[in-house]
Amino acid sequence: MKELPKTYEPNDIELRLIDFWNKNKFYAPDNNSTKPKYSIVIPPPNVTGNLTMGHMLNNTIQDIYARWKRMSGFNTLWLPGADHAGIATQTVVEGKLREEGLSRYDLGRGKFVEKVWEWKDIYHKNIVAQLTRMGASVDWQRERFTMDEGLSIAVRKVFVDLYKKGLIYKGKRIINWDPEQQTALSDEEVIYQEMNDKLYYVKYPLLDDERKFIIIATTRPETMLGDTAVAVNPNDERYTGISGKKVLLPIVDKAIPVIADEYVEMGFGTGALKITPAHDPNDFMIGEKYKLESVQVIDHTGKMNEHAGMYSGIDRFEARMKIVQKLKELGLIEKIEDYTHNVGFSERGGAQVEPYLSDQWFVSMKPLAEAALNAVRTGEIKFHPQRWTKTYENWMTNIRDWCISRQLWWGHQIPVWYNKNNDEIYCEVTPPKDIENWEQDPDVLDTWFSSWLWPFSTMGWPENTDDLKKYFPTDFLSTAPDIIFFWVARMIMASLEFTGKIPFSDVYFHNIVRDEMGRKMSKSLGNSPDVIEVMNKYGTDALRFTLVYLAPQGTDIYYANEKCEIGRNFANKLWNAARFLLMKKEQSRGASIPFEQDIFDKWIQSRLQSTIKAYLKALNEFKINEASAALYDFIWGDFCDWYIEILKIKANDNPDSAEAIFENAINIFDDALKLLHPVMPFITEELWQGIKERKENESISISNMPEIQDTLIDVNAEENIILIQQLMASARNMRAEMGLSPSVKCDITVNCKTEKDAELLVSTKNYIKSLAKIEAFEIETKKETPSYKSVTSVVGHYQLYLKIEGLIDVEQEKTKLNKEIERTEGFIISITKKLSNENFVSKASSEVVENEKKKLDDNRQKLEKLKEHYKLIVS
RNA sequence: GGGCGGUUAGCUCAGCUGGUUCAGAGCGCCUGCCUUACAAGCAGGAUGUCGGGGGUUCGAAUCCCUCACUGCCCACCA
Repeated sequence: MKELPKTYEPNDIELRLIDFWNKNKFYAPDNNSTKPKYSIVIPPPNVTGNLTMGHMLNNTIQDIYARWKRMSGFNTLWLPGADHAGIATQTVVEGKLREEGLSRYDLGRGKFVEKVWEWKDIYHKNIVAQLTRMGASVDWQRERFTMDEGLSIAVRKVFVDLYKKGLIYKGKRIINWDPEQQTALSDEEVIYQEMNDKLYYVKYPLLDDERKFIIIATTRPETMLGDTAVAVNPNDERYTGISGKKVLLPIVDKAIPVIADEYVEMGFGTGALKITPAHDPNDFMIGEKYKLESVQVIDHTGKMNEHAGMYSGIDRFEARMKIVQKLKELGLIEKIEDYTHNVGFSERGGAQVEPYLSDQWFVSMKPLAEAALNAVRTGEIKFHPQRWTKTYENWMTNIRDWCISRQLWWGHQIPVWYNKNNDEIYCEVTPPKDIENWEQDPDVLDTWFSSWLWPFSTMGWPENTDDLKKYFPTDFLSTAPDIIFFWVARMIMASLEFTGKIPFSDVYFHNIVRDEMGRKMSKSLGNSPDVIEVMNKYGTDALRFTLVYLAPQGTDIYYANEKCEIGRNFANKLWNAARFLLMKKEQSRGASIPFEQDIFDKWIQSRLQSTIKAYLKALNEFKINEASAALYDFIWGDFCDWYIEILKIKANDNPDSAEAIFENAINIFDDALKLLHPVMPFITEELWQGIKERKENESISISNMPEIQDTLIDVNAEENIILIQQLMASARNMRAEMGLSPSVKCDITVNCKTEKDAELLVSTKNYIKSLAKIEAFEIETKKETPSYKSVTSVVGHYQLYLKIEGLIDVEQEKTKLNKEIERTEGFIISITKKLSNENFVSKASSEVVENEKKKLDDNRQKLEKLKEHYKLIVS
């Protein structure tokens, strides 16, 4: 048995236990086990990342489920890992190089990638340390990284497969281009932000009459150098007869056609639209339709290119200013208006995204989407909270092709080789044999193209491994809602396509953690507290408990460090309760004559069972805050506040049974610790080791979760104890109102309605006397008021009288009684009304009606007693 | 423009498969306590027309409609 120090020091405990758990490999599942399996998909964090509060919450949730299931008889796999985070990692490493005055081109592709691997190792250690520190019960032996050999084979296999099915294609499209990172991005990697900009009205002279103009409104005058048409709506009377004519593109001095297409919104700007197929997705569409030429004027670095004439080599935003200046000089600016619109930025790099015409690889998503949509619609995969299914459906039914090629070096290079001598294309998992005749596509794949295989690639797919057979499909995914499209939807599509199975059955979308100003906590904003610091200050258990306690399903959490006091205080409470029980047991060693179970013992057992029930229900419904609240209320509200206080008295009254009494309490506490262990793994392990003798390699984390024992549920005891608690609260309240010092004992008489009511009090008399500091405690069934001067209150079938020495403040007492009388009268009136309402009596269930009648009866009696007492005081 | 949430005590939020265990918890506040673990504690207390309006119902914080404010996601008409 371990000694429990007087004060609770979480840090020492945590470091020691991490070591203990690791050494014993408690969290490696057993492949030979016949127990049912439970497997969890971890959202692999970016290797570059520090854990944010969001990760902390997510990993805590996963750990709760892992530990809970493990203790409930499941062979549990929680497989950790990280993803290579293509853009993010490459950006970081390039930044480091820049500090040394180097660029990736100075190193060359091979050396650069080597360098990234070095950095990856450093970051990776950090992630492992953080996950370990927060107590994640993952199986480190199975750790995976998206660029591991096995996972890379899976990526190539999937690419080749889709390519051969015709679902991967290469094409010239307008994509989102990041001019800083110089790579294509998928639609999901672009974030739109509202910007205050200008809307420029530019005059385009008609070719056959240069005194006449078409005025065009644009936010991006620099792209006009690439205009190849002007479009108007055919129904627009302002432009009747103008379609088919030509206008002279200013500055470039090129004749371009005016076309008519219904796509043009008549209400916007001037109703005339410039068409720049190379720099706008919609213009591109129109360009295709009318077979217009595409003129690219901005290059891959965001600078104007050779087609921009005198502006060539100038940055796009600078060129805008210069072109506007030039147009002004030419008298071709009609006006400039302020204009607010949404502009896209790179999710990772932050650069303003350029719609850019380029050759990229795409996945046709429509064919993959249908099965994935059905899996969720039929409930085979369940989302929690459920409303996310709607978001999912919306996206899936409007899904667009996925641009998967990235012009980066860090990532899975596309498994496509081009023959140097002819047009032949080779696409296989392994490189061509005569490699010297081939050149591999230089692009790498979007990181999500490896992440979407995560649930099965980490288990060894495409090999049909034992792990895959045993643990796939998985059971549970907990993730942030903001990656539902990036990741969740794509995993479902990939899994169904390549394994024919769903990847997981339950998806929990956890809360977004925000700071107190309501901003999402993120690395880029730097507003997430350092989780390690918080753990050091409050304890990991405190942080874990606080997060889930504050996290009702489907809401956001407004987090501030001080809130961790909830968890810390709770941990402290636990610690002291354990210490106290142990101390008392030690003190009373040998006094182990069996004791009689009284109503309080039955009550606490029953409360424990109700708590287990509520806890399991909550976890099964993914209401983690309710699960943790159930434990908090039981341990603090029932066990510590009431049961331990009762035990003190009981042990005093039964000195020969004292050890047995505390032994019994420790057994209950033992169960409570097990229930709490998934949420607060460290302190529960430490106390569990401390309260009883354990074997060397015994751990609460692999012990058995208590099961519900229906025979121990005692509704009657629970109801009666509530009454006694109310009665005591009422007695204490009267004491306080009368200004009695807590050290002074008082006399109380209780009038009971029935003999049965009286029996309850008689059986618990000692406890009540002691806890409410009562000297003379009379329990009567007579209807008379006591002979002494008193104040009174009514609880259920009990009327309490507190004896008053000396004078009472008659006026104050009258006011109080009057208030209570009025309230009771009002209540009686409302029930009477209800009961005399024929509709109520006939339509409400008989149970409800009976209940109301009983209430009416009770309150009439109460009123009578109150009035009686009032008379007494006044006289 | 389309979709999804939120609005309950000073603050952060539970409750929302309709009926005094429905008006709650924690923090904060007030009063009194170092009472045989815990002052990170104990006992007691105050505080709310459950966003506004309308409806369904015998009965609504809970269901429906509507308005207001607020947050998020998707689309991106230059």
